Amino acid sequence: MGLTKTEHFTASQNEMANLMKALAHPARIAIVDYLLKVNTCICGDIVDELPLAQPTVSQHLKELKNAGLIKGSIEGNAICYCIDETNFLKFQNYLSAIFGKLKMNKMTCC
Amino acid sequence: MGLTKTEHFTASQNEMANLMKALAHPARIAIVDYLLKVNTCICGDIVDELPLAQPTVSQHLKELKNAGLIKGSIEGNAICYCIDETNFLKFQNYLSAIFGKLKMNKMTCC
DNA sequence: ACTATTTATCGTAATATTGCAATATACAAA
DNA sequence: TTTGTATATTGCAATATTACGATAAATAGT
Repeated sequence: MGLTKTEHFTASQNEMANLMKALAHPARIAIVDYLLKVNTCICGDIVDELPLAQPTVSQHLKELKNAGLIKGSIEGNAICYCIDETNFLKFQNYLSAIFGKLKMNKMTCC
Repeated sequence: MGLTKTEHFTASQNEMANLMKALAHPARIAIVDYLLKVNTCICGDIVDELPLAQPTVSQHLKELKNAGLIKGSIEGNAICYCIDETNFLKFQNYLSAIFGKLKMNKMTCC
């Protein structure tokens, strides 16, 4: 079918899955890596950096932006992208919760 | 095309993307949630817990197992699944690296 | 206005993912 | 051995994702 039954899951389960999906592609991980590396915000350099055509990169950037993991601001006729810290914190919180529970469950696992 | 160009990205970028992909579905997040909640290892109860047919759940479990996020041990004619902490640590390390860099880049963003 | 540059969108082909019925496999109990 | 229970696999239909050429839109510089 290919159609995820989102309505059967909780809002936070769907939200987390969507955040994961946004990073579930090496090109998007590479974009995040690059944005972290160059420190200051860069735009079309990402296209030069990646082994993908410009429309493909544009599409990946759109997905990251929709997920709230990066943000872009208009700078002349270029667009400057950078990491959006806020939503990365949701990953952090999710993992913290997991490790908190794992610590409790210690040695009751099969 | 639908064919990811994995060969153009680094091993760690591909590894991270694959881990993300394993959790990029609400059903698989729900499975992890459930395994964390029940504390002790459970097997086919997951099928009862999720709003999905048994073959579908089996498929999701397989993907989580392939990603190394859960492990299953045979218990009579049932199979007992539980969280595999090791690979969750890779998420943790990835995020720690990101937040480390974000801290450095503070206020140089656009 | 014209041209170049930068980014987004459209359209489309190829491949991947999701979900489930049907079926297979594996073990336990009688 | 037969029957029941638990899980995996197969096969397939529906939908989603990935990639990119062609093109559009928006701005800068001349």
